[in-house]
Amino acid sequence: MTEVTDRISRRQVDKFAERRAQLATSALRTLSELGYARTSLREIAQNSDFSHGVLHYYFRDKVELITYCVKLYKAECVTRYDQIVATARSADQLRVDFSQALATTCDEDGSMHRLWYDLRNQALFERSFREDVLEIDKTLELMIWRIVSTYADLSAATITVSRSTAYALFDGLFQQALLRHLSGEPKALDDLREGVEQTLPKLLLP
Amino acid sequence: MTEVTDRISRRQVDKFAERRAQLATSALRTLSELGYARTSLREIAQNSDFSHGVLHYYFRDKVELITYCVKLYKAECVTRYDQIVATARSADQLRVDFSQALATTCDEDGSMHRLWYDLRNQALFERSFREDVLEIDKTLELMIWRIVSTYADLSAATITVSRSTAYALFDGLFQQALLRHLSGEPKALDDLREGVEQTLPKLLLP
DNA sequence: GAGTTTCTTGGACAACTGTCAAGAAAATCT
DNA sequence: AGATTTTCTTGACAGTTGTCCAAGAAACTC
Repeated sequence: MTEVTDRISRRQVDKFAERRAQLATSALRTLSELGYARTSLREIAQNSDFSHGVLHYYFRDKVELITYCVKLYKAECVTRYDQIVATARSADQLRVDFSQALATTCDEDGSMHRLWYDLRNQALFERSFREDVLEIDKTLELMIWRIVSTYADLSAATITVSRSTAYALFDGLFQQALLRHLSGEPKALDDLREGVEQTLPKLLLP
Repeated sequence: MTEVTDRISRRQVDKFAERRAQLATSALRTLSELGYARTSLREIAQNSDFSHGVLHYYFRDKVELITYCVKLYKAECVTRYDQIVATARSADQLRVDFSQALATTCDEDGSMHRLWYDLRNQALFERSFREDVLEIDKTLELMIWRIVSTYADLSAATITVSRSTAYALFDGLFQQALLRHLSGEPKALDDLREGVEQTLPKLLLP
């Protein structure tokens, strides 16, 4: 709230924010590779085009950097699944598209998501992360809820679980698949698809 | 001669193993308090009755210590829920007991479980943790499966999801409840109970 | 009780951490 | 152009980390 925001309020807000985002992107890359526990500011700087000192020019401390990274990650994650909702024509198609999208995400963006789980876990220990983590979690919960609601509409049925329960169920499926997939289990993605496709109809009134 | 030396060596082995367990228990206490990222060997030793140097007498390095702790934790966690299965008289009773047990665990042993999730997450980054984590995960999966199977038997119905899916669903519910409960959300435990009681019947054939 | 093995301590080490400040470099302004 | 502000580098700091080791304490054997 002191020097950093002062610099922001001066003039080249865009450039400042742009560099922040650039540094945060490098940080995200490094974080997703090494995890929270083993990522240092020097390691982050080394994987960027700048020296380690510059991080404290754009971020007050390590916590602010990590928090900013988490929020940047959120922006990437939010609008990803809404296209599935938009293009769904039938309940079955939505069901298959959704399970396929989760499997693809697990496969292609696995290391970004293990970072998300890592940071969410840090929130279990460090209070300073909780607010942002809960906010992102809520965003993901709403995203899942849009899927489930649309599925219920297309099925002309009513939902029998709460928003948070629906999110927790699919999150559990995804997290387990991620661990198994990263561990090299070949069936991990197939099991994820099958689990999702089996679970989704069960959330509706029979 | 062989009997004597056997007895001696066995006694030494027992004592050695006993101290290992003792140190690991201290380590678990510290780990569950601080989390993997912020727990150092000196911190562990300080919360025990020994100096920091002794840890390298009983454990080769930090990884072996953590791995041993994880396995010790597993031993505590395995047989906890089997009593519910043993004493269940009706499907409804099992359902309520199970959801209540999860809520109680979340409330009373929350910090031990956040450590479990922390270590499981480390396995997403560090290969050396994976084998043990997957082994513990399998044990928990079987525990959940015993609950679900018994519930199906008492309901005289068949299960419609796989073992791993059933585990993933309840694990997701528990993990979300843990985050919310530690964040001070009053409804977290109630929502957990409700979510579990709603989910369990859905796993059976309608 | 002497001798041997087992256990424990506390200190030393090198590497690493987040943080900061002084100044070089670059960009901007007058 | 020079002056001034913004950006970035470099090196230093104090603290912490995992690891190792010599030396002493304790337990045990004979």
